Amino acid sequence: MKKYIPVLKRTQLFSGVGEEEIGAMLNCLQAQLYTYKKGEYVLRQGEHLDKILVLVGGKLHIQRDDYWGNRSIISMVSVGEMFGEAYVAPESGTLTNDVLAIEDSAVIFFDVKRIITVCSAACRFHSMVVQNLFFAISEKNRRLIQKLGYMSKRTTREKLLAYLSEEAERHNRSEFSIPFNRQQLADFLSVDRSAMSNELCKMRDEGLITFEKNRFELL
Amino acid sequence: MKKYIPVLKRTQLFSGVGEEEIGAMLNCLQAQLYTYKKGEYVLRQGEHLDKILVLVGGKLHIQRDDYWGNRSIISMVSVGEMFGEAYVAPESGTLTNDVLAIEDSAVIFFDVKRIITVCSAACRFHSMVVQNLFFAISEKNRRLIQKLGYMSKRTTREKLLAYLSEEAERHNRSEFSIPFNRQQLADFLSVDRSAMSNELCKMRDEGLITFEKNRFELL
DNA sequence: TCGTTTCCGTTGCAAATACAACCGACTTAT
DNA sequence: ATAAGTCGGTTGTATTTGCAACGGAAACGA
Repeated sequence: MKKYIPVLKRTQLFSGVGEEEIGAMLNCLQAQLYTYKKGEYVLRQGEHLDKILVLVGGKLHIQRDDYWGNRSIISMVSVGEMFGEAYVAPESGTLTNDVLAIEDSAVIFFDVKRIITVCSAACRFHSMVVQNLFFAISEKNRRLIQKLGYMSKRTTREKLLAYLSEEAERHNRSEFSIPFNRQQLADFLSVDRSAMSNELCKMRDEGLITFEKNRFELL
Repeated sequence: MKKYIPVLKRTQLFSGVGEEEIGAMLNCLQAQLYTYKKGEYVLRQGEHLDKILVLVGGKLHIQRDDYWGNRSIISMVSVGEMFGEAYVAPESGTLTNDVLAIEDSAVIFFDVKRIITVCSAACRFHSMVVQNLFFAISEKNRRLIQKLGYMSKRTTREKLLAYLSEEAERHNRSEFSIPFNRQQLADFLSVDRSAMSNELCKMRDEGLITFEKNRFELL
């Protein structure tokens, strides 16, 4: 476990905590290390989860098979990322996704109750971890709400306007760059790339926006 | 403030905490009560928020005006509900929504840092509140991810199948009731009601599902 | 410099969608 | 009992979308 402390130090969860403190905390938090061969499952649909997980080596897929057996890949987990934190509430029921190691991987499990039940003065940085965890989930929450705001629009044009409008606001100016190319933006908004490209050009011709590459301006 | 303690007792945040303890905690958490007349703003776009809010009287709308001035109502807040918890992370920037009182309303503000920085033994139930808050956000997170899963499907049929499939799984059987009528389900999935109704019937005719009112069965 | 790849705009077409309108079955209020 | 309202299914049409395919511009590497 110790060899992963440098990895943990760079994670959001342990941001601001030194390597020595992390080492001490691993005991206090009853962290458990598990390793998986490529192709093995880290978590399975139907299991119950009350741990928060951090990937410290390898790569994972979060995927789902529906009632009729159609598989879809929800997201990828890379080293240093935290996952499982959305499923630890007692009322959240069992997992609806599989988590699969697509490379040989190493995962550290943290007991949630241990984290949020602050212990004695023994680990001074514990409250920092509580804050990190809390802010991380809060921020994730905000991003999800924001994205739902775009996606709940019916047409491609409305989705684009919702997204671009918020980006402009976030940058505090009507001209800004976005972190996507066309295909990525289309995937993000769950629309077809060519249809979206088409719509962008129409909006430009109508004088709503201008753009060049990933740089946009609202008029 | 004291007169709202019975309301707070029934909230998710203070679940499991007695009225006396809540009273004691209000000081410890530096809770602040604000009241608003109908039509007044509780929060405005562009403000920064580092408090968690609980509505203890009245009714609020969370709404947004985009770059071109088009207003849309994101959601409604009813008495006892908590809001703002998605915006308190330091990196979350300023609010992109307005919060408007649509009735005369009362809101209690709680300082986040005060909540998650557990104080001395003075308030024994503090850690219970931390847990409640944590699980509430975690659960909200899960719901958002789940909904995004439905909404990211391209066609009405796929959205329906994704939703129904997960409901069946959640109930652990292929027959189950849903908490929506047709219009509500359409709104939830962001599709047109009549188109959805049409698609449901097609799916029934194709032998994928059967249903009656809000009771469905997957075949 | 040439070939390859990536990115993005464009087009045509089939499929899916939103929207409006209408109908019948049921429920609720008066 | 009648009227009004709600709910869900159906239909027709104009619009929007996804999809496949193509082509030009730019970036890249050999």
